[in-house]
Amino acid sequence: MLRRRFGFQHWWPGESTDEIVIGAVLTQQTSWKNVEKALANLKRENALSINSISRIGQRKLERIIKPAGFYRQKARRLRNISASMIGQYGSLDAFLHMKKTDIRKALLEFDGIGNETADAIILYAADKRIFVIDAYTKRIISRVYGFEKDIGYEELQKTISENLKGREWIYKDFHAQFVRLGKEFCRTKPFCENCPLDEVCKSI
DNA sequence: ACCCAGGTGGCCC
DNA sequence: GGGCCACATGGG
Repeated sequence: MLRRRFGFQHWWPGESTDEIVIGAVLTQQTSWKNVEKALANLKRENALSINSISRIGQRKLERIIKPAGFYRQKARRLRNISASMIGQYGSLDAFLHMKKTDIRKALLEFDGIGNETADAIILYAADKRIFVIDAYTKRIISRVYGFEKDIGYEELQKTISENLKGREWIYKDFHAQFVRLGKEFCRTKPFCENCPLDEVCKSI
């Protein structure tokens, strides 16, 4: 199993790479509380692995992950992703041991995995350095950069990554901080009163 | 009775 | 390349 050396490894509460990948898809536009219920159901059904999901039936999987919302879509996507990982790459482990750029390319070809989910999987499951940009990060960064209009995902990622040079170790911590702070202070608006994020943002 | 959550893909222009 | 929309449950 891949190891993570630095803090916040418990921030993504997966105990296995399978759980992290499955959780990454389930949590799309969904609160983690609901995802936890779905993950608990999977565990109880002995289906919390890419291998099991590649063999489970659509209806059964729908029933199991229902609390996570978008359950028909997510069941279909998880089954396809799992079947492809096993069928084309042999195993999840083999898949995650490829080069970072190859993993990202392969992930983006799956239906149901976009930039953010791909990068979360690369950072937390494959344990390779990449900066994950989610809604919270975008919101906070937009403060620092004076609310730059419509900056694309990969452009924003590149900008941040360049500014992180020499401090790669903070990738996981930084993302976690963004999510925590974003939840607390910047829920809906790019700007808010008395926001204590300025200091944090300056440290980019 | 709203609004939101650790997105993605399809369709339209 | 941007602006909507569907997808669905559970919590505030």
